[in-house]
Amino acid sequence: MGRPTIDDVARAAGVTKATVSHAYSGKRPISATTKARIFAAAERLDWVPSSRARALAARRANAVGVVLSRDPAILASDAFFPAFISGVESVLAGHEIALVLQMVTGRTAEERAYRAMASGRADGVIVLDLHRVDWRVPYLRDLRLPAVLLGAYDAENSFSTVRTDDATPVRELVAHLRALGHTRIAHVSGPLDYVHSHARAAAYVESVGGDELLREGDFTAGSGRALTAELLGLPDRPTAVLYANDTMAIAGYSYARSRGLEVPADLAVAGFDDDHLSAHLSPALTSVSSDPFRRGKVAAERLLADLAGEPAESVTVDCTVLRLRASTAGPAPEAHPTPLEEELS
Amino acid sequence: MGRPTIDDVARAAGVTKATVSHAYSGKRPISATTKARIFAAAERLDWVPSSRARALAARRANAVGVVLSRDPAILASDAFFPAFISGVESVLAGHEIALVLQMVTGRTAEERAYRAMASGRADGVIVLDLHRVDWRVPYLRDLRLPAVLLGAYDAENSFSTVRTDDATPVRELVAHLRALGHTRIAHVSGPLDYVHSHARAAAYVESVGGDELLREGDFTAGSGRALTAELLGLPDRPTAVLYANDTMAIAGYSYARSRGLEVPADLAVAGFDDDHLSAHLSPALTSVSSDPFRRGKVAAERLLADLAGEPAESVTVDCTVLRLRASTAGPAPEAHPTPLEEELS
DNA sequence: CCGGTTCATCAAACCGGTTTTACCGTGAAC
DNA sequence: GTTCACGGTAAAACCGGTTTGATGAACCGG
Repeated sequence: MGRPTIDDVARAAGVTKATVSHAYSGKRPISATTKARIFAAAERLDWVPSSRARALAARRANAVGVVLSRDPAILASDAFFPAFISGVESVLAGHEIALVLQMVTGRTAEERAYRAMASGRADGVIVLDLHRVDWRVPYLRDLRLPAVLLGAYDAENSFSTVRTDDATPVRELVAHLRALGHTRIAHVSGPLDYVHSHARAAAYVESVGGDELLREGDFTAGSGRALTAELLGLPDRPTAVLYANDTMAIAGYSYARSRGLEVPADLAVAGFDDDHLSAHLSPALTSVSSDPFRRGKVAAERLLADLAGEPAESVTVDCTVLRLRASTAGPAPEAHPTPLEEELS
Repeated sequence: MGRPTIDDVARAAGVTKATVSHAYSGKRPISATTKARIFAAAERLDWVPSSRARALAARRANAVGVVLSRDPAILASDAFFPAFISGVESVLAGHEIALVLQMVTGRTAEERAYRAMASGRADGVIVLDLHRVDWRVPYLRDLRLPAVLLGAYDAENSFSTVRTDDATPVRELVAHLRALGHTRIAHVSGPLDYVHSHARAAAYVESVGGDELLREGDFTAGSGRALTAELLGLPDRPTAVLYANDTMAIAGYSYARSRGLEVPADLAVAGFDDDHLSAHLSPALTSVSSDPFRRGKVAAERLLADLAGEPAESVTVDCTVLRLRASTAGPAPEAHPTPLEEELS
């Protein structure tokens, strides 16, 4: 025998299923005595309404979706994602709304995933890792799938957006390093077609007045290492490097040390995202904590508001905190330190 | 106008919706010409079958669930979870099956979450963080919800299980430390009611021949720090500590260093789970990598097999690799080193 | 040439809820 | 004393698919 249905409950309570439905939804008044009978019957039968049937009839899945197109390998070393999801869930939990997650690789798979969401798996989605020109924005519009975009999206669009000010912490970081005497400050960015990478890089370029020491990485330890090697090989090498995430920063400073440089004495290093281990490294890594939990929370709240019919809105979450730690402490090294080549050869 | 339905497609192709359904499912033969007409019509109308209706009619959600009862704060610093989920998704993606995630705190919320899954949100679930006596096992049985348990569960049960051998790496680690001359080897475990924590602790106790230096932590940095302090305060303090995860290990070794101890010269330290940053610390942290991606993959495959009607089965994933790094290198310090108190006072 | 298959399709039932419409009884209003 | 409003419940339509039973046409051996 399968699970009890609403009909079983109705029969047990001596009413029709419409009455049972109304007793729970409250969309029609039901007398207290009938209600009590119904609830008692439901309790006795251990009835749980079928979320499938409910979804079909009510035309809502009571679920929101997240489609991740990151490479699993990157995801695994990502400080942002779990905390972000926690934030999202912290809001959804209270509304009996589920989170549907889909990880994909490749544009076709991603399109398929969004169509699946639109086909009724989810009532709306949260879009991460926005590109500066993102095909998903028009695509989701065409699908008529409610969405909240994470990150400022300049092009015209009608979606709610949750922005974060990535520029200010970068500027502060540059100012901090300047104050310590650094003049050659480099930046290893994330892929520049991401809005957040681009925003950070743009703030950096604006702060230091040029892109001579800007290198485009891809958030992996490998790229952090390679680009650090490249920067340190320059004739007039930087004395400080800002990385777009902690993974690259740590790979970079690991490399620098393997080349005999001291951090921060010979090279100041700062990361981004404040991985939970960063404070425990030695020297502890200066980083920018961006409270992904809170951003997830706000994004979820915003999406629920959209779904409730409120007009789309762009909210800015002020959540970045500069964590100045030992990796950027102390004065800058001499302007022209011993060329690295000598140590290496 | 809403999205097109199967009826629209049927009308456009001049057949009934049953024919459309059969054309796609193949459960009844449909002539090639009719099929072509149907597919063309569907294409033209841009029809995507409603997953809600499909779920109701076919009595399956095409989704599997994961209910996480971890505290968000712990999740955020958890190396295991994202990689595990990636592994799960790597299997699901190919089957058009979604993952529904629910994070809860508290027993009631967790029960509610599982009932929601059983009510049709998911066809089966993967159960993480198994307790030695876990209420979820009988609960899920009562709900008749297919499940795969992650971790050996001794009590009788009819669920598929994905086991990992946690004992061997612990034994190897102890042997390694012994070989280096360590005789006072401590262990900071996870909560001992978890099967994996308990398995590790049991292997430790068996290897060292006692639980004098066993301390029960809770996987947080705070407990790692506190228990390390306690251990180092012992009259005959340990010269090596095994932690049940990297977070505690790093917190512990951070603390030891703040007390003037060198790692590994004065204290050897090993972790568990091999966080992606552990290799980059200095000294790099010895840890046990347990390939969560692969375990996720196997768990998902096992669950799909269960759902396909195959009999439940217990599989063991051999995936632990000992990563010996600098934090356990070199000979053990003197048997009775300078008491810590002198340095501290 | 006929009864029995097989193939292709249609019509209808079904999945388990929600929502709309209709109906009945009762108390208030006139 | 009829009328009207309204609270409470039943009946039925609906959501958009899947699945089953029935039907007609083509096929086939005897």
